[in-house]
Amino acid sequence: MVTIRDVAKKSGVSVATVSRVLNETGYVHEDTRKKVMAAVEELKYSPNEVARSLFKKKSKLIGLLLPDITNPFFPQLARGVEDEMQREGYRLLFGNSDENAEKEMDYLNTFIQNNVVGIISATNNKTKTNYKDLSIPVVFLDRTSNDYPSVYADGKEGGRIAADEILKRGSKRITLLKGPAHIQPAQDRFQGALEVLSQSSVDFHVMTTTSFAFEDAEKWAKELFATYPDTDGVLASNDIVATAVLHEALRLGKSIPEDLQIIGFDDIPQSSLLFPPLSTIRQPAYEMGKEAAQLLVKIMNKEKIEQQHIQMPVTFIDRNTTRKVDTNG
Amino acid sequence: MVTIRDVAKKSGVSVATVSRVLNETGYVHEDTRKKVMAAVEELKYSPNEVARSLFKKKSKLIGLLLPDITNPFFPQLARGVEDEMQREGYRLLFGNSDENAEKEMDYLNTFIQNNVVGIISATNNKTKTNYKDLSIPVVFLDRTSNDYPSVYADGKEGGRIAADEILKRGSKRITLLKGPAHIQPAQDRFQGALEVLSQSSVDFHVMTTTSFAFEDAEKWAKELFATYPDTDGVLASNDIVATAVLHEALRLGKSIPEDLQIIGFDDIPQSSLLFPPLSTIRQPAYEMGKEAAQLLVKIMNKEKIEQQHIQMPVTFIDRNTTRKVDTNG
DNA sequence: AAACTATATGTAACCGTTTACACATATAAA
DNA sequence: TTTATATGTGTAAACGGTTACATATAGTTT
Repeated sequence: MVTIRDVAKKSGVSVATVSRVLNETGYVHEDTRKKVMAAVEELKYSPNEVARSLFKKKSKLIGLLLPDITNPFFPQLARGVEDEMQREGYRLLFGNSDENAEKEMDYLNTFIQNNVVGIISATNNKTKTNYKDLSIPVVFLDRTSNDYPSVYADGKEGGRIAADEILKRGSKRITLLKGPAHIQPAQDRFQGALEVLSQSSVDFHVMTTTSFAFEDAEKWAKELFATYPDTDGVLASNDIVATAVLHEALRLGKSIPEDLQIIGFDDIPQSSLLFPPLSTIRQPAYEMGKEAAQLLVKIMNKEKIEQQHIQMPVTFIDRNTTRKVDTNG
Repeated sequence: MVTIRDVAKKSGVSVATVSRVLNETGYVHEDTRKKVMAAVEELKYSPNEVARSLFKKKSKLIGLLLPDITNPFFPQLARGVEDEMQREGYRLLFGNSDENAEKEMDYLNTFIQNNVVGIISATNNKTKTNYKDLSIPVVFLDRTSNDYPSVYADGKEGGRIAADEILKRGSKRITLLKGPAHIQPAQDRFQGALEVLSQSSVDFHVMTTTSFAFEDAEKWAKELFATYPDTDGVLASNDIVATAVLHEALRLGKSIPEDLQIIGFDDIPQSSLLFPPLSTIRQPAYEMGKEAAQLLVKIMNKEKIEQQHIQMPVTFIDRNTTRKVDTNG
């Protein structure tokens, strides 16, 4: 390994001077700068980030904690974060928490132990873990918080829109799927939809689901049609659940969207590829990741923050699990 | 920040002793061990990995480089790697290369600068980047290599199986999609399929595609049916391309699998959710990630390696874009 | 009793950086 | 000419751990 001392020796100056040219701090004569740079080139020296991090008590690392990268909503988020952080010269320490408090704490600890300078967390686990005594900035992603900066989509509005749209398109016996209780965004969506539905004159049922895994979703889909066979509209808590409902409905021979309308939530990439393509409420996942990264960078740079909480807009994506509505009507 | 010195002071011993109890090295009296542990508890001390890493010249970090986490094949791989590494006490430094040599080198550099102890790389970029003068173990994932340990699926066999199955099911005018030239696994699949097809008595065309992005795939799908309108069987280079072909075929009013059979490659999670569900050649992505992690850990521990190159089996997933074949026939 | 060995602990050097401080020279202001 | 200021560079002390080495005591062998 080639160290700063090797560079110093080769260029005939002290390590302090080498450090100064590398970091562009303090005075250094143009001639020495050139000598040093030449030595750097020749030896292919690049500074040891670990040593740097130890002294400065800060690294170029940021911690990214997701529930599960395997859930199709998260790769987009992650990519948004990564692209932005990469642009800013930061690298990602990455972990999946599975919404498990112990795993979460574990990762948080190792983030700290590795001197990360900031954390982006998209977890929602029930026993709310302690982010309090973290001495570094945290921004929550896909999750609201009063105490911390956060970036999230307007779930409540999304719920309202979904309910509005399905109502506008004529569903009369709606089943509203309520996602896992500890996932705040799922509850927001539910509340928004509930608000609209309860002010309308249509019948509706609420059914609670407790995970977003596709296998579980399939079971609930079966249960849904067993319990409420005359449902003609489903507001799903996310696209995965919507997909399961869609499949089960097709299996039962229902015509979609004629017999049954379905609206999902998230607009994960595969939703447009389903048959029929899924109507859904879109969250701008990539942009959310990017936004979170930008917010964190600003906080780390101690810039003035106008908005601690960034709420991203949500849009209805009108595909084929909902009927067309007469725009003149 | 609480340091080892604070613990030493509180427990009335030297830092060396504290270090010894923490690392369970050297002799330490049971009574002092207890005193130290009590102080550790009380101060909530946990060692600074950066300092440790600096002295030992090795961290508990490993670098994971993927082409693009947003491509649905990779989250599974990543999760397999993560689960296994987490189990072994390693953390992941993560980056997307976009198959771009510069980005790749960039990440590789920062991996090294951060003292990672091993690297798992799933990149395939054309200007083969230099992994030679890396002083730490590398394992390639989803990529073959003579010089480095690697874990990959048997692409050639996969290609053969796909061709066999589509032939067995009666396609007579087959279009074989050849994936990007620099992606070795895609070439292997192509070669395998080509081998079988060229020994058969059916007509076939080869069409070259140059990326795996869905938007591009849609264009090729259109081009495919424009150029070879009577194609009755498509062997796609992966499930994304297969999905695009499927969509275009449906749009053109073809019945699937009656008019056209399609076989994909990878078995990404959404393939089973398409309509009709996609027949494909499955790569065990999660297991591949796991396997790669295990291999890397073994190498890092300098254990005897029986197999430098782990070829994972590939299986035909018989869903609904292929016809049923009479098992008695 | 002398010589070993095992157990237990502390001192200080080291890992590769950054930076406070000291020192030297050149230039400008008095 | 003296004094102040800007420029340029080096020495050495950190940062928070680990570990080689020294030292001390207790128990075992001869």
